[in-house]
Amino acid sequence: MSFHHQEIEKKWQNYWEEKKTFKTDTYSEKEKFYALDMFPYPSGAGLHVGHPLSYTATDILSRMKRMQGYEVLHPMGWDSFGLPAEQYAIDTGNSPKDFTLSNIATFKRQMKEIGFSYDWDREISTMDPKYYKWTQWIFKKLYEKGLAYVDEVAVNWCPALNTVLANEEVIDGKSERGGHPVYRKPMRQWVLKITAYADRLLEDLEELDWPENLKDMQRNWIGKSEGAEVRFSIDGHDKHFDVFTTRPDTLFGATYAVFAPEHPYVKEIVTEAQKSAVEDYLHKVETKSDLERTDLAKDKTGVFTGAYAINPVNNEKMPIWIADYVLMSYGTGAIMAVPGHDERDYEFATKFELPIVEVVSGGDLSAEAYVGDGEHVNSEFLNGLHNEEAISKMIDWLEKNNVGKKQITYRLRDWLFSRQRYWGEPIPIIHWEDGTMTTVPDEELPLELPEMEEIKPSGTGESPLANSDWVNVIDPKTGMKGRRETNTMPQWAGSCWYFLRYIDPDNPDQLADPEALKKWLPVDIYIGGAEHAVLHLLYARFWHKFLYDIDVVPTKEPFMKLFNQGMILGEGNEKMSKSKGNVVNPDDIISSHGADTLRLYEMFMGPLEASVAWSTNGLDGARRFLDRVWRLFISEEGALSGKIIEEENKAMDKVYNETVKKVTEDFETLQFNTAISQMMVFVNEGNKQEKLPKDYMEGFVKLLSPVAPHLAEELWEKLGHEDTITYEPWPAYDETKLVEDEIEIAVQIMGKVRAKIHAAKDATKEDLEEQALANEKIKEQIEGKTVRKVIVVPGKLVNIVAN
RNA sequence: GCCGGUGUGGCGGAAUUGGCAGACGCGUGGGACUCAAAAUCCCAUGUCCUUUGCGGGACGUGUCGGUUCGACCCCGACCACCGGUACCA
Repeated sequence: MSFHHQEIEKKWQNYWEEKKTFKTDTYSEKEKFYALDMFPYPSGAGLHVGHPLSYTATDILSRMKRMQGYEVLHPMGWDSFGLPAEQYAIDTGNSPKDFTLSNIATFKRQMKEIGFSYDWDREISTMDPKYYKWTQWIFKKLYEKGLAYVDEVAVNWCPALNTVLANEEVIDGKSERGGHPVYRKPMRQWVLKITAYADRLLEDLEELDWPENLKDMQRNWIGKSEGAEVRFSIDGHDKHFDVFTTRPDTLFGATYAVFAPEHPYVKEIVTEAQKSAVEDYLHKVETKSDLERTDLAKDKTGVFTGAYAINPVNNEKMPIWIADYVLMSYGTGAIMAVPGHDERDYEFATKFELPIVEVVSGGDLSAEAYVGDGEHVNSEFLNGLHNEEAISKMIDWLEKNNVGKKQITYRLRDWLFSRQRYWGEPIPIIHWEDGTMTTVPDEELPLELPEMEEIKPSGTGESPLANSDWVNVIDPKTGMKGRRETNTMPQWAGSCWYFLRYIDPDNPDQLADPEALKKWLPVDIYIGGAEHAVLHLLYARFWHKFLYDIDVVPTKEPFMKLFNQGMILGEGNEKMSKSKGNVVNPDDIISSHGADTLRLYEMFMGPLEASVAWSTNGLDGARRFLDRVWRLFISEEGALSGKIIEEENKAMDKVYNETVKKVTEDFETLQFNTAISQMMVFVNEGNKQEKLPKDYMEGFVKLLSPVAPHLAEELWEKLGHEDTITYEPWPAYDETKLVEDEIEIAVQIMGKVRAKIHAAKDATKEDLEEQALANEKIKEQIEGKTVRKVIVVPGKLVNIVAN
């Protein structure tokens, strides 16, 4: 007989809900454990089988920690602002709010049906004004501290759609919807000064228990590089420009300079003779999208301005060129070109027949640029030095002569924070008719989104909010007219701090009680997809550091330990997608196999970080295991099995204690697949036994309960308990039961196993050697050979070197 | 191109970090139970060679080489796939 999952699961889900089993006591005396999931965007498609992968992992940890005596915070919420709802509203005329609310209801029902142990009293939603009040409050603080500013930034403007598009909505320079052309257009935008935190974001990565590859991605994104800024004067002009270089040691090899096409000096320095050539080139570059520009990059292009810079180190004249391989957005938008020792400059110089000078020996400049280390030549006071010394000597020289200095540059740019959208947090700013700008006073927060009859693009590039009366304000004191900011915040905003609000979700007076934050931060384990490795995690760290600086949060970093789960692929090893028709719906699995099976299977598929294809056979196997567990405990008649008795059975000692040890350790380190396989080993052994000690069987149910909580609760009840298993103490193991008195020792000859001998667990080296050499098989094998050496690893093996 | 990761049976994956490769699950084959089937239980299952049989042997962790008594594990070179990034001066 097998168990009725539909009945059992409903029963315990109702029990948990009624008794509020998973309610967290914010101010508990117990030690805390904060297990966080990346909250989902509630799409119309409902939960995907990928969601329960990480959610089950954190749920298992949460359930184990509760049993280990921790106060566990394990919350869930909704990243509920977002593009699809707005697009849906534009397409159908329906409200994005109602649409999102109904999606949330579906997600929540599905999560409850999987049996996640969330404290639903802490549910939050980024679109809830009670929540975004504090998102707006944080923005105001950033603004007050000078970290939010307005700038002209080029955006993707699509005239045919009358709107601004996000990068992911632009494909090959055309709009994703309709395939209309998209242009770069500068618009007034809000920007957050994340670059002010670049160094701290980089340095503090060191202390985090995150996967190394993910830290690397953040390091690369921040892209710190050390070098020097060098000042060049322009021949015949009372002007100078700075360049950034990581190789100031090669300054003697700089034979020309290059400006980005957008560099402000270009129009001023260009000579009459070169004017039309330069204008042609600028025009050519302007009409190209970013994508075409990178395509173009395979072949370098550029044009001479006619002007010359003076190399400060040797007063040589260097022609100034314009080329789009120099980016206005990095460094100073101008470079000194050292074709002998930079691949890009080499390629450019070769194409336009500019001089190439060797200043570091070791390469063959007739073939390629040499970027390696070597003795400097043709460099006066640097001659004979290697790169490192030459760099610092040159920086000294630059500083002494007042033409440059040591400089650090980052790849990281400030964060474009405004979206021309309706469905997002309004930015709490008012622009007054006298040209001033103020923030919305705290007592007027939250500044709520107006209900709108119809959401459609304004046509001016502003958000649909510009169509509403909501934008117009009059100062009640002065009568001055003003206009509200029509830009809204990006989806990232709400997710930058949601884990703080879970700690104190209903607080009307502050973001969260500082005492509570002190208890619960940092998050102990945060699991989510690798797609958020850079942006979400970097933005959240930035806000957290800012909140730390203004004394709102007590820790420098939000997430101590982070883990990226893998992806679940379709049965054909392809990404699941509607168009391929290989999407597995969790609802179907819950109904056919049960939530416990779904949880068990997803955890058993492979390591949490791996991407593995869904397998219906594997799913059946998971269910089969749970059935075997059931039959081990429950007789045909539905009563507790007669084999389970209050008596010892020495034959179970080892496997039980091993199982407790391995499951406990593996859960802790997120190796759920091997923990489950150990539980299978226990059940296989149990099936061979006539007597099953009740202690052990209860311990096993506890070990299983985080993975298959419904089944475990049911078995726990059948074992004669009235209360939930949730807070029963986690089993302990007895180290002494793990070792057997007599163990098997492998005997190798030249590293190959030839025989096995039995020996006492603490047999000495000499004993083992003697026993091994006395073995019949071994005697045969070494017959006629000389034993050169015998290596003995006590408790493991004996290796005989003989030839 | 650069950075990071991975590579083990028919499949998903184990292997205490240098010590018996293939745990556990799936699949497959055989058997038991059954009138029969499903379910369940038991046995076998890396490849090749050898033996009537018991058994025995060789090879084997992407490829080639190295270190070591001993290598999936360490070192060097290469190949393939996955992720990130894109002229970052």
